Amino acid sequence: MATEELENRGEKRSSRKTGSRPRKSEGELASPVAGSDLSDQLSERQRVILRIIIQEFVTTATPVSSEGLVNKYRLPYSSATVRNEMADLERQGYITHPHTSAGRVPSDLGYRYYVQNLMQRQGGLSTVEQHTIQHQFYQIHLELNEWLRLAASVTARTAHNAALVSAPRAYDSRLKHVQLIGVQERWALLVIVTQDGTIKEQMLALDEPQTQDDLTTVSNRLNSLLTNLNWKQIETRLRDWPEDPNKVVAGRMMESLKALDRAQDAQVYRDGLVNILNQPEFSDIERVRQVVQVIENGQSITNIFPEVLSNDGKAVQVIIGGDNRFEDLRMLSVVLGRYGIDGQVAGVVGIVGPTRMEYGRSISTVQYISQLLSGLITERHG
Amino acid sequence: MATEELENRGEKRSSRKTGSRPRKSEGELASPVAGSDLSDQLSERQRVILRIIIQEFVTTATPVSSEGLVNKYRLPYSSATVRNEMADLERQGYITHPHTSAGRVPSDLGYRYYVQNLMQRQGGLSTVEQHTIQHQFYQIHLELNEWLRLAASVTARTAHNAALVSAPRAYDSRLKHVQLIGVQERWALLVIVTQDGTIKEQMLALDEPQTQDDLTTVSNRLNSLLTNLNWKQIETRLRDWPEDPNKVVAGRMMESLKALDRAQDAQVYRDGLVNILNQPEFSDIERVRQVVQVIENGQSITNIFPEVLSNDGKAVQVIIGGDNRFEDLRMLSVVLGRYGIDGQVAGVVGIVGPTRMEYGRSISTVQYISQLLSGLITERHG
DNA sequence: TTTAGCACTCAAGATTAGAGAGTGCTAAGT
DNA sequence: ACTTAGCACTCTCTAATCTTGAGTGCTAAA
Repeated sequence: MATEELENRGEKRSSRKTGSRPRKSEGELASPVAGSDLSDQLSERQRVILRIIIQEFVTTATPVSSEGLVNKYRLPYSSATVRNEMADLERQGYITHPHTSAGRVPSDLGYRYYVQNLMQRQGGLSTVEQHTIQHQFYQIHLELNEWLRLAASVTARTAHNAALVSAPRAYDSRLKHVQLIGVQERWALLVIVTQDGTIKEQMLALDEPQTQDDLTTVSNRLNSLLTNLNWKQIETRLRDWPEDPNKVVAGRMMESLKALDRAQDAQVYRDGLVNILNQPEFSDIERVRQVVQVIENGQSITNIFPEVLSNDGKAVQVIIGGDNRFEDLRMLSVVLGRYGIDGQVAGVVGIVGPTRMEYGRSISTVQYISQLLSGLITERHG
Repeated sequence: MATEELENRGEKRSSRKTGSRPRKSEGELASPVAGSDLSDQLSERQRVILRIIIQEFVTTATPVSSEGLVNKYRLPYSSATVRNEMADLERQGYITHPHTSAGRVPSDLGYRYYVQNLMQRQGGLSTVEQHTIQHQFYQIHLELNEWLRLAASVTARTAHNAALVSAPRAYDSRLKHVQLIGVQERWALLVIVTQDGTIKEQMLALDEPQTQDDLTTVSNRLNSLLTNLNWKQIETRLRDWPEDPNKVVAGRMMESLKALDRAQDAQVYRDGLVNILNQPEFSDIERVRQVVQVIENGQSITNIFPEVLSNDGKAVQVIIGGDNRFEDLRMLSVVLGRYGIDGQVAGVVGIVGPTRMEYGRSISTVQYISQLLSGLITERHG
């Protein structure tokens, strides 16, 4: 239950008594008298305090103090009261203490609670921003990879963090067109276009020299035989491919189709790494190295993609501090959203940043961009 | 004259009297008595000392001391002598002093001299390494972008630095094949394959619904009319394109062809950013930020590409500390090499790292990888 | 021309002191 | 029972001071 999945944010707010009770986690030490934690539920005031602690910390990046809060937010109770509440919140694991005389800092659990229950619709994109973004997309002439590159760049800029965008992938890809193009006497380029507009190229070694006309003939035959079939169907058809000399082509084609699935995985557009290096938590080189590692090779994050894609109905998924599942994401949070056309194609838009992140804005950004991409793709192939 | 261009390294060693005389540059302060620099030429001993200072500094990353050198390299003269020579080298701008009681550090000028004159063939790749690398390429099934991705990754790993590889670009690109593929009633995908194997996709809005057969007919006509022509020729032909309804297609096609040139620019594969973050000079966050900036958006470096591509005969180009031309490359060095087929296609392989870099190894790596890529590409289309 | 010797410089690390921020707790007030 | 004023206590952060040692530059002798 570590992963937040939001459908309609800020509404459900889990009724007082039934809400799943957050447990202490992390290495935080609760009060010495462990048995003394009676309150397992947050009072309204505690929720208010937790919320502003988080908002404050997210913007200032400095531990927040009781008195600071009272002054800045003109709270109707004293700093001592706030201190008491803070102590309680800490006992329950929502916030921590860097050291005795420091203010409070949200824990991962705190952020999770915030994202699930506390975050009102804030950090949303203004209509001006939305228009600006939209405009950029419509300036590009309907080029899938340009869109994706732009999406990564815009997402990063808008959310002030690093962004990842995966190319859309068909659930059940069907062949749209095959073309063999001779590039040299004994080499041909096999170009495969799938229903979702993905293009895959593959070089083929030919057993014997063939003219472009020969190749075109083969292409045509392949097309009439295989168009609109999915991989499975193509595989069966190709098995029974009559002419022996072309068996090679058929085999290679199958290879390509499979490779296409794999390659698609790897196709991820990244941008905005610099943004997260500007965050004060990355004044430590060791962390920078880790982050760059994580984002550059990107394994740990792309591993989550299938999960996001199969997450029916859940628009956005937030993974905070790696959710105890991903070691290398420990100090990072990831906001992932799906875009595409239901039942046809789907890709992922993601934001990566420190756990101290503007979750509201990140989520809004992911939502907006994925919605935008979905629109563009729908327009392109209904 | 800031840029080294090497053809046959380690040989020319510029005869004593005629070699172009390096001038003091940078903000380095020479001896207080500015007029007192008599020797404008390095003695053999000074060259030896300069060389080992650089080699030593490159491996240890710590300022090298006179006595340290004498001990470690069993030099046949005392540390005092070395100190004198060092003072002279510093007067001429080849090395510097972080502060009074520190050892010497090579200046950019020093590195340049080293690369031009001092560096013997060292840091070359062992045959084992070469085989390992080659093997990896031949495991990939002739997929251009996979090759390039791999090239970036291997280059980075081999040179222990960040790597860039640009996609090969034809000098005079000729059309190999065009195909219109209907993806929706009023939308078609235009796929363009050029002689060098590059593929470009572009969506087209159709004025009226057309069947795949219609589209194929147009494709065929385009092919028979335009195949093997270059952009210029295509442009003229298209201008006179007879059928009016297809004028749109023709126009869009031209747009695509032009876009292809631009897009090609942007297509750069990067890898190994982490490697350079591991270098001790990047313990300072500010620098890290700059480097990530430079490599992520990559403008400053890709701007140099055309220069490399047009560099006839010069195999490898080394830019040290930005060569006073590129502000954001000040603490970085870049080693760039060209690959491709003479007069047909060409791309760039590059290495980026701190100025304190194993130039020998970087150069060897760039040479080997570009030679390898050239081979692969030649094989693919003669 | 080389080198031993030595004074001089400066970064880096250790130590100390002081200030300030913020907490936790207690006891009084409501 | 909750709230709050008050205060002791803790711990970081900064500045100041000192010490150490590495490494140079220069001088004078070989």
